[in-house]
Amino acid sequence: MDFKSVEKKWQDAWAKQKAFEPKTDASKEKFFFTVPYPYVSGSLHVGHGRTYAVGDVVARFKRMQGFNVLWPMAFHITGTPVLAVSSKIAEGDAATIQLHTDYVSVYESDRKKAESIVASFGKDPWNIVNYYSKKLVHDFWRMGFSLDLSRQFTTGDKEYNKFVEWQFYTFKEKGYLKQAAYPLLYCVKDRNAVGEDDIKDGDSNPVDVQRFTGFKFAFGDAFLVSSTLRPDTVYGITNMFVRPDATYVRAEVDGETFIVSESFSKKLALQNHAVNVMQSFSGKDLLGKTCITPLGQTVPILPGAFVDADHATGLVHSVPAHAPFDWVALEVLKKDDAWKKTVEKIRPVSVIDVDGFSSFPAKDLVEKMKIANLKEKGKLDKATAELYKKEFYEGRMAQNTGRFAGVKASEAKDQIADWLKKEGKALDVFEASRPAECRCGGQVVAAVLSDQWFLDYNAPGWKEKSRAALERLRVHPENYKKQFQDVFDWLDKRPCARRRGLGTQLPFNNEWIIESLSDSTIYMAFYTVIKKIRELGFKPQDLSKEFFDYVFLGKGKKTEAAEKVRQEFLYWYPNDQRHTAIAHIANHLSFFVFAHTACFQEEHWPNAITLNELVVAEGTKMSKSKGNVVSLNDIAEKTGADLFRLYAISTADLGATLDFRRNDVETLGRRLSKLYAVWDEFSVLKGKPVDSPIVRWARSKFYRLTQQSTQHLEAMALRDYAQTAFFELLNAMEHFLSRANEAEKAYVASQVVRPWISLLAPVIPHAAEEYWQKSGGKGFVSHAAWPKPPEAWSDLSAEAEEDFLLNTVSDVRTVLKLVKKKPEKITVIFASKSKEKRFMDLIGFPSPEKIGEGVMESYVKKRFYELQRFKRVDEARVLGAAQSFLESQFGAALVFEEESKSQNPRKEKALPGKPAIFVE
RNA sequence: GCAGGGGUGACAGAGCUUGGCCAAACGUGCAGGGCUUAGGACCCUGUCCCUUUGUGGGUUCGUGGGUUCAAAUCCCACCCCCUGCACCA
Repeated sequence: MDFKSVEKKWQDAWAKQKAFEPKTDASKEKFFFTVPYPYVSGSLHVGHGRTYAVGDVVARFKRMQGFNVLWPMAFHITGTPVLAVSSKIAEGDAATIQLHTDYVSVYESDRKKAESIVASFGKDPWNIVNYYSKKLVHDFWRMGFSLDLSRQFTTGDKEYNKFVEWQFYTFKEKGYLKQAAYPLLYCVKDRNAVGEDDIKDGDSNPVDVQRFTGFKFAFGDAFLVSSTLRPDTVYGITNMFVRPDATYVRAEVDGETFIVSESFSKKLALQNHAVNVMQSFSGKDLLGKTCITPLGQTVPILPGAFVDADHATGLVHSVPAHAPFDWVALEVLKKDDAWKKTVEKIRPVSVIDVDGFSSFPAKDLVEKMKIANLKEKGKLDKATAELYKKEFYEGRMAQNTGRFAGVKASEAKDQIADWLKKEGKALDVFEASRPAECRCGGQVVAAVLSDQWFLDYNAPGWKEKSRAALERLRVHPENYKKQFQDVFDWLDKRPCARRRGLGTQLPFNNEWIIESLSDSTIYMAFYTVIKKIRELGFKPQDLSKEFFDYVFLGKGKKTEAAEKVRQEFLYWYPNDQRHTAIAHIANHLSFFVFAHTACFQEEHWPNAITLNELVVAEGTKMSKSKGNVVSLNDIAEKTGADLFRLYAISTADLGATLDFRRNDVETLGRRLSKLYAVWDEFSVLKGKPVDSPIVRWARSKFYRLTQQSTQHLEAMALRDYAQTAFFELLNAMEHFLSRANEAEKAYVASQVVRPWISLLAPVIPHAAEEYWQKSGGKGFVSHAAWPKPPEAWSDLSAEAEEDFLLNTVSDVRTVLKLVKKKPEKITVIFASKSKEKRFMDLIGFPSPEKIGEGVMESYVKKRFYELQRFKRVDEARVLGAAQSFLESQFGAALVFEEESKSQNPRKEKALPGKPAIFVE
């Protein structure tokens, strides 16, 4: 079968007949299913393929079960990625241009045309959106996904903006939306917040904002501001270090006078402080003077060559007992005649007790690691990190720390910082965790936005409601429900708007764009109404808050048109099942639940979330840098949709990583061809009713496997479904073919072929349509009823008889292997009636321990539980009927005897279900 | 550190929720046989160890303990691995 033309044929037919565009229909039970829309900044890959393939199996199954299934799609464009691609292309960034020329070339054979399309991306980001969104639809359709394409939109559409505005008005009304100061990374050139993508090497060497505590040391009418990550050591300060060759400034900061490094004065101005630099001077000028610690002690100011003036405030206070750098710095100064006298007076103060160290852990480590001077920065960093970790998690505050004595260092750290801040003796200062540069070339620093918008997940009532929603939400695989609960507990304030990017402006503060995870939490509701909104000719400006209030909540003014839209919503909502990757639990899916409880009435909260793991290729994680990303288009082209889908569904459980291996795909492809070969044969056979053991067996097997497949699908055990419906059923039918005569084949084929095709239609829809048509099915199999073979087909004795036959075959093989000779005659001896009776008595015992001693007894004892399912069969009749089949299997004559009449020396071995076998 | 997930045969990966039918599914790989001019494909058989005109025995499911007539499955401790930790789609 040529998969490409067959797949294309049915995709075209589905499209032409709008096969998956449901209408509201009160007589039919609806099933509203969603998978998150893809982000439109490039091409789709196997990961999307897997998630959507899983989704499609669900959608198709439900549809065939008779549900009115709505499974729509749309496009996510919010945020900076699309903008970034556009601006990089505009700037002539070669790598980006190359990447997108490659993507576009997949669809455009004309190189010139591809290049001009990419060039257009640089002119307007919407060109990217418009181009790729069409291609994404194309790629999805090529995979046979039964999507409703008539409800497409992007998150940048005017109508969508109005919808998100409604959502944020609602958040605000409920008090979930707040403004507060917030530290973040910032580019001084762009004058904008930056994310990982905007920073050079931001993905390989991530940067984050570190919060330091700035201690104010009184110095005349000013304050020297030192910075520390360990405010808990405040009691151990012995001196201040400045860098002699660095430039420091006196500056007015919020009405006080600070002395900090020149570079920090600029950063501080970005941290929500009013900074006015008065004068600058050299670090040398401070040396030899004294300052007063936040706790009121007068300490000397010493030279510290190790101090980095470009890091934080550029001033470091010294805690020699607990900081290896400080310890070594003082040791070095002791050898300097200019400072010897001052330094020798300094007594380290121990303020944290920790097991395994002396009073001066810094000294212990410096000696242990043999650190002689400040040049051994690597060792010092290591010692600092080790000590910090040890003290933070295991240390307790010493007796000399006043009311903090005995408190864990990890807790004292924040308590002391809060206390000093409250007393006006300290302040928060922020710094990037490493020196970083923006892609634009500007320096990346820590800044504080004074008016960042947040969603406060701890706002009164919200979490409780959301926990209630989670409680009744079905999660599959089930064990992830726990993870949701934990995420819900942990969620706190989360920024929800940025200063730039595509998307929706905050309606009451239009300098802000609603951030991309925050504008996609309730859009499933938008799918239900957008079609009607367009149909009725609503303009964006008509879609006011009042309008949506009525549509979604039935609140406020009713108009005829709004009522029509509301009816759509009421029919389709809630979202019956949302399926996506496990990685989204901690963000999107949790926000999805929270946003629903905030915006909708309880009956419209979601019903189920299902999840799948990610995809790797040939055992390795896919990434652009490795160049091993398998694109979805490539799969449609080279592998074929049906084969990929079967592979994705049958190879890994939803909770397991799917490894996309070309070799395995090929192997599966050969098995799939075998199925097609059998269908080719079956779909044209017409037969009259025949009754025979193997016909009964085949029907019973078909009945049972169909039933099991259905159960697996209902339980979202998709892999088990594929295993049963594809592998096991095909194996069973192959066995049947090896045992049946022409009349039996024709009869079973005609009975089984269409149910069989429809059973597999959810995974391999194109081939299923093809064979459905070939076998005389009406309409699309996609719309056919789910197969339900008559219960009368179930025939456990027929199955037991065939099992017995196969077990006997296997036993004969064992014997043949042992005797190692070509058999001429095989004698099969059936157990006597009296033996059989005793056997049945034994397996009827209440428990195996009660069974006594003996050959048969120990046999029964050993497999007592297995034998509970033992079904007596007429062994002589079953094997007798299959005599020619068996003889052809073994290439030997077969003789049957009954134990009581047999002279054979091995007759004693005969047991019910296990005839004795003698080979000669 | 906090939170979540996981450690099973050459590989990959079920089973563990509801302990016995588990030497442990399906599949790869490997070996032997058939088919074939040959290779591929296809079919059959085997694939922890020992033993055998038989369906028997032994040792296994990260490590070490425990509960039980019985544990890959339940409990405890330990070791190791992966993921997430917030403005990022």
